[in-house]
Amino acid sequence: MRDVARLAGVATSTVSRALAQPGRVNEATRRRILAAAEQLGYVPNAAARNLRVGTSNIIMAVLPETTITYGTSQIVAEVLQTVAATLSDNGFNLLIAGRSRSRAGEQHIPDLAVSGIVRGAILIGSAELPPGGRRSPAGGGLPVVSVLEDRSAAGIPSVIADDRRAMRGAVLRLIGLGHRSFFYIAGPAGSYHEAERSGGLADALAASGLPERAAVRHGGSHTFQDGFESGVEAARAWLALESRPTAAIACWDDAAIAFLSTVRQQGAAVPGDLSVLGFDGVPVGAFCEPPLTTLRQPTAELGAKAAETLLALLDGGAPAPPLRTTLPNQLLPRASIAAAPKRRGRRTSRPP
Amino acid sequence: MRDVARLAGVATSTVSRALAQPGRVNEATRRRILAAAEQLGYVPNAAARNLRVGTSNIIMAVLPETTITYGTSQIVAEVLQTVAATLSDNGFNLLIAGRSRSRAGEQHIPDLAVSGIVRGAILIGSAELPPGGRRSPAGGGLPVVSVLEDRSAAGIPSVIADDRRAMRGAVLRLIGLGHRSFFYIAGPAGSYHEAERSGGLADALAASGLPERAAVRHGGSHTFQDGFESGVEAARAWLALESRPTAAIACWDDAAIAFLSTVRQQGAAVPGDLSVLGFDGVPVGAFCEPPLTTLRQPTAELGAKAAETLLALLDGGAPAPPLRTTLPNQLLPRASIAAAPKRRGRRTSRPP
DNA sequence: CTGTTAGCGCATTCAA
DNA sequence: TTGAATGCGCTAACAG
Repeated sequence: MRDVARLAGVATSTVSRALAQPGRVNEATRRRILAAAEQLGYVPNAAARNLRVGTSNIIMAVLPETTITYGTSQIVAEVLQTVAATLSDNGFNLLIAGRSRSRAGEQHIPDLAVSGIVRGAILIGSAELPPGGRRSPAGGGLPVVSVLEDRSAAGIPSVIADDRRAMRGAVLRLIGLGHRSFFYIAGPAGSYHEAERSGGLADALAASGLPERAAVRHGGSHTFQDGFESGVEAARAWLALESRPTAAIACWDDAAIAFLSTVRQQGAAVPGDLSVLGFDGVPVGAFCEPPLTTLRQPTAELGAKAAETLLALLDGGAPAPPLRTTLPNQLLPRASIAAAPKRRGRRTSRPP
Repeated sequence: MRDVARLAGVATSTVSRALAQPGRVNEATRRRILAAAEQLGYVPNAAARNLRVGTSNIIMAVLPETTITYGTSQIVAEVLQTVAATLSDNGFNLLIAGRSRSRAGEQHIPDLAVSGIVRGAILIGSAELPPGGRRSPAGGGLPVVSVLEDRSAAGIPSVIADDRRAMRGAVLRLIGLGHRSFFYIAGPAGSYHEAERSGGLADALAASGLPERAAVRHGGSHTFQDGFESGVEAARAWLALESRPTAAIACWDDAAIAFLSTVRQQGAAVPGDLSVLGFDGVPVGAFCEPPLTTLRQPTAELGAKAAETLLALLDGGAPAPPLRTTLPNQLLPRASIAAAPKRRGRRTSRPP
């Protein structure tokens, strides 16, 4: 910058102004400065600027410890995608916070390494905000927004879908189709989505006067498990059941897809013998055999809204964003769901 | 930091040393300093440190303009995943470079906004390195590594899979199974992977003495297209063909899956009438009907290796990394491929 | 082993 | 409209 100033015959402060506040400098000198900058290949140093102004345009994304691409399928990746795009459109950059797995006990890497260069944070899914002293993200005034998971109780603005309500509606629909017994493929025990979705199932049963035991529960181990694997295991469990529920409900699509595939391979007819409901709305569900009915997680909308919420938080002038924004899930009704089969004893005749 | 120094009764430089080089300071004072830091909730300012030492621990990932989650499926997401993990394990953070779509003409946002705070860059897939003057990433000595796409010709160390060779091998296998006519579902025209993979197909035909026209080519528009959609369209095209090739080869799994699903829905038997080969190895392929044979892209290995390569580049002491690292694709042989059906005229009898 | 000093590159006072 | 001076928080010489 000093070189530019020298070449243009001005002071560094004028260069600074010419670049940042084009209005506050003479047009002729501005052009001279720009030419000099061009000639020298000058690129402003963001680190210095950040230090000086005490802020930056970098937002930190904190990801769940489970990977981006498994677990809840591509959900995290899709959200990340729109978060990054929205921030980028507003001149911000996204920093992926390292998972502090390696030196977990010692110091919280994301906390320390990026302090002072991060302007705000977005917690995606079950991401954990590193704890820490009063100047940690949580305590020290770093604006934080949560997406996918509701943390409004902790005072963190959250952008979520109402999984519980969505699941409730879908199960009521199954009940309307005559289903009275359910097989629930649980997600990881203790996880937010598992709680919400199984809660929605329970709600629907209660609302219909069905007992809790109308739903056989499977899986839900505490350790992380691959979704497809869970689905296969669940299928084996369902096949081994003496009295098989007529509807299977998976906490997430990966499990539903693997379940569907496995039970059909063993001779079960879907939806003839068994209806299958997934959750998340991954695109590939439309190409399953039969196509999978599922509840779409509005990932793009969630990501965009979360980014906008954080931006509003950063903008002192803007009104405070709501503590909780709820976006609707969307039922994608496909062929994996149908009316419950007639009970065997009563089954009269098959079509010829 | 000054506050900490004051509270501990030392100079700021001692605080700095106590935190950065624990060995070079008296144990007692070090403990006093740590206590003071703890009490004050002190968090070092990375921006200031970066400015002072003239470097940082932030690596920039440049993503392709097409999204993270479509196009080549989750490939980009999976690579990003391991890149982030590997860097994190080595104390680095990952900055997602914004796509300079909005102000494309004007100035290259990723170039300018993060200058001085980025230590190196990883180009993922078809990502474009922003052009620019001599101090731009390309010209100005910013260490760069490419992954998924070979840029070694431009002097950029690249970590890739040998798609061409893998495709060649798989097609030779199909030829060995008696297939003599192929239906190729092309990826986006002009894309690196499309060129490599269709090249592999051509290689195999040539090696077997088959004419180029043994492969009917479909799709490959210049505009970006959703993989599933391409697959559906390709299926319609195949179904409309008078003389249908006995093997379909898709440039990527999304298309293969949608193709498979659509032709079966229209009554074609896979692999009875038609064998289907995908590319990428997405996990869901194992649960297709029938399970999809595909060539796995070693995403995790690629990501890790790319990160390591960049790290080696940053480490002055380390030997220069190879300009090109090639990792093997893996054939995942599944039920979507079988021997070519006998020609209709000759078909003698069906099993009862 | 510790304190003093200087400066990384920039934005912003305050004068001129 | 411009220039000179100051300091953001930190690290690295160099003395002591």
